[in-house]
Amino acid sequence: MTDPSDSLRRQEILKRAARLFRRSGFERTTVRQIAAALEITSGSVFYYFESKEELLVAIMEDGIRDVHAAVAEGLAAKRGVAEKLLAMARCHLTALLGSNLDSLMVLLYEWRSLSPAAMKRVLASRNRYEDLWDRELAAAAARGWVDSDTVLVRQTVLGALNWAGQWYRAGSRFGIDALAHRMFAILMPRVHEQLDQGARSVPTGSSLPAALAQSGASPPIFGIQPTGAFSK
Amino acid sequence: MTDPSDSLRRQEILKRAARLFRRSGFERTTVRQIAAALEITSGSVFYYFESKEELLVAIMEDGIRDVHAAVAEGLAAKRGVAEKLLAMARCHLTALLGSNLDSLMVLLYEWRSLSPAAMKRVLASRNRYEDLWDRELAAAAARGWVDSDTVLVRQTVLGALNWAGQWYRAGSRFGIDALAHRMFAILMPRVHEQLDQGARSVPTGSSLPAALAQSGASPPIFGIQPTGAFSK
DNA sequence: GTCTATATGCGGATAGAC
DNA sequence: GTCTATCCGCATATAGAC
Repeated sequence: MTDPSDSLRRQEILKRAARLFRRSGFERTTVRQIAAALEITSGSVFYYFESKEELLVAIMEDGIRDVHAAVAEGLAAKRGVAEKLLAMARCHLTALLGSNLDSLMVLLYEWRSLSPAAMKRVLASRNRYEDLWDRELAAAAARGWVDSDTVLVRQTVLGALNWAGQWYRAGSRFGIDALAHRMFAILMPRVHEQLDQGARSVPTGSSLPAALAQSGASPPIFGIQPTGAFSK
Repeated sequence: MTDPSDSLRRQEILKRAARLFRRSGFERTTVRQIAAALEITSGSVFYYFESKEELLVAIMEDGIRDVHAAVAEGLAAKRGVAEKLLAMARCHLTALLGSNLDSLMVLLYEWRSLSPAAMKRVLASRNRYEDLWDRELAAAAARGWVDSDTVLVRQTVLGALNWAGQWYRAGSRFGIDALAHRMFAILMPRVHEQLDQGARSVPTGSSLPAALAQSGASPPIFGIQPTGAFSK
């Protein structure tokens, strides 16, 4: 097999695979299902990817590259530490909950299916991404705006943000930017106070309970979804 | 098959299955592996459980029952709203990170493998548990101690707590109680201020970075673990 | 490039001996 | 209760026609 890395078909396969992997998990999803969703046969999938695992690795590497790029860009566009941290939270959440939701959720929850070699590569990318956060959080801690245990702060903040992937659903009248701002105010109130007046006001949007009542769903503490993909 | 629900052997199987499900995922784990870990054969497992899925359901129901009981107990032992919320966070984290870590992680991350009927039962239990939180958070919101969007607060707080299951490892010199207190102070600072002096001081324990440096691990933003269970 | 057909192995579950 | 042996279906991956 050649490696037409940017073939259009290859991208279609990746996108569809990511959606199915998120819905049903890597193991439960079969190559036949991915192929059927694109109205091709499983043999064709193996023309583009040597193995099912290569699909998973490609999805994860795309995902982590996208979130890193988005956050680095948001970071570069701001000056102050507080503004930078807000931008990072907003960009992280946008990357996670936006058009890359499938890939990012696969990255977050399917890493056990990686081979050791692939795991090593993804870990290296992850560590580079964490460094972005640690640098800004250290600056905030030096000013007394967050707990001095910056690793704990990073885990707490990003844990809460990542968890949003479990319950946030697009189309709610509560937009991602408004959500990011509001979570930021909850998670780093002292940093939030440092923002200048204009930036501090929370973007408008109906309250979350109203938006969710509209959609009829109840956001979970545990990851269980009322309308998940079932086994059969 | 009879249903010796509280047979000792049955408990052993559940415990071992939970460990393997957490490490490798429900799908990757085979009944033969579970049996081999207990030095029995797969046929014996099917004497205690009708199917592999029944194993999963039992693990999850045990898990959610345990965390609910722990939090309800912590709640009942306290008077003030602030004290109740701190106790809830501590009990939730203790249930998650303590001896039930395997079961709770399976509950959090393997729900896609549930059949619709089983999902319905687990969802009902989950909703009852969420009610415990919503009641106390509403009381805190009424006093202006947390954002008025109590659903968002619940998702944020419990997301951060649940995420700790991804990175916290027992044996760190940073105990669970100290961790709970510190995360509580980060996540609900206004509530934390309401605690009386004695309760407000954070329990001692070396800082998290030190404890982690000791263990040589770096806590992840994404769930990927340096020392996870690999495919083979 | 996409297809059909198939090799190959594995996993859940069952039957029945002990 | 635990075992051995086995059925059955399915999934990854390959070979080779078109």
